[in-house]
Amino acid sequence: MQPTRARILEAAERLLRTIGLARTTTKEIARAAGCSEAALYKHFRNKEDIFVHVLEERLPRLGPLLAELTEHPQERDVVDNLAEIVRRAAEFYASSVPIVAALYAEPTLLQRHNEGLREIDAGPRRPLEGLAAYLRTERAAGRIRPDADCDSAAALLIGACCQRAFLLSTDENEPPLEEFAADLARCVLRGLS
Amino acid sequence: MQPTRARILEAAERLLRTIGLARTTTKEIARAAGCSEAALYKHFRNKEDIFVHVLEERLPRLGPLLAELTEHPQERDVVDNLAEIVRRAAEFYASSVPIVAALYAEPTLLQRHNEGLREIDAGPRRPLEGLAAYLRTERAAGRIRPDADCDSAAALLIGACCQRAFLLSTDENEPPLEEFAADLARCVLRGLS
DNA sequence: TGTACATCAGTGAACGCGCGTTCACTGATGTAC
DNA sequence: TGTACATCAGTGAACGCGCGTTCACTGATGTAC
Repeated sequence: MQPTRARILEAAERLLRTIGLARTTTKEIARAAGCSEAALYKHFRNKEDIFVHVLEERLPRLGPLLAELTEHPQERDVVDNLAEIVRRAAEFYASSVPIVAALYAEPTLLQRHNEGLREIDAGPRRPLEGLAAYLRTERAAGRIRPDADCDSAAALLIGACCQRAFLLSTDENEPPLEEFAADLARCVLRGLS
Repeated sequence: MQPTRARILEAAERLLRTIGLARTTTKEIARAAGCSEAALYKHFRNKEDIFVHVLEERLPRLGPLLAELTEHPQERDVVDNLAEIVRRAAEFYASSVPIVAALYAEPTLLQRHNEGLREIDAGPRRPLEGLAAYLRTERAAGRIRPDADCDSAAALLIGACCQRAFLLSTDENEPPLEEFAADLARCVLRGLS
């Protein structure tokens, strides 16, 4: 059996994903974690503190993944690299959006979360910057056109991943991830005209 | 002075935008609308009913705007049409995202909202479909390449608008709307390679 | 080894507060004759 | 025109409930001598 603190965070995250922030009460967290409500306060200062630690410790990070992915760009085609990045970004947003979006119901918590991210250099612009940086190395290597707009391309690709997370959560039947990633990568490389 | 019902909805919307869904209590709504809490229940069945009507009556619609915008596409260059669409879509998301995102804290309300949208044919995929339809008319008119991937291009452009709304709300210093729209339109038309 | 004490994760029960909602009531306006 | 009654938006005060939090306490484990 996991230690109590870990069980509390795991339970809180699960509840945030299922019944939502508003219905995730201390009573529910304690029940799901298999402990008393009073036990929550042995490990966390208050309820908000539990949420802060769920956000800090249990949400995925995209930045490091992108950095690792773009270490040796020349080993594959640009289109394949892009598709892989899109795939990872889409997974990242699909996992984090349902929890982070709910913070808009509680703006002080949202602000605290964003400040926390900024401190560890992982703000909401991080994925954009990571992808743009990758594109610039490809541009410097002459593998994409010399006047390519790397920042706009990053905004297009990452934006589509972010929105896909919202569409998924309303259970619209989205195209499978593989197809989605390959199509976007091809489209942004070729252009429309 | 506006009738009470309208003042209630206006007050509720303002509170949702400022203090957030979680802190928008009946007491606060009544205070902001200049009436008693009991008066809320003369016009709405319960608190949730107030929110449902804010979502129905006070959120902007993008669909009709897009349809109007793309009625006479041939009057301007494709790049100008696209930039204008991006501009409108970005404004739409900037206005609706802060309110709609908060519904993730209350999944039943989110689901009800999405079902309501679907009934009036205005679901979350609507902007995507509208833009893709526009691109297909341009493709049929030979103004973009015959093998252009219209659905992917729409996902890229609309996605970037959607994500921009999130970045704006954390007060990152985003580029001005005009520049954003023009850059994206150009980038998606030219491509990177 | 035995004993006395300290530490600490965890508990059941209670606390006060703020929430959404309802109650009996008021006063203004409309209507029948 | 005056009078009696109906309607209805709106109110102040109260309601019960569920929430987050705290309380005094327990029992297991560690430690000093």
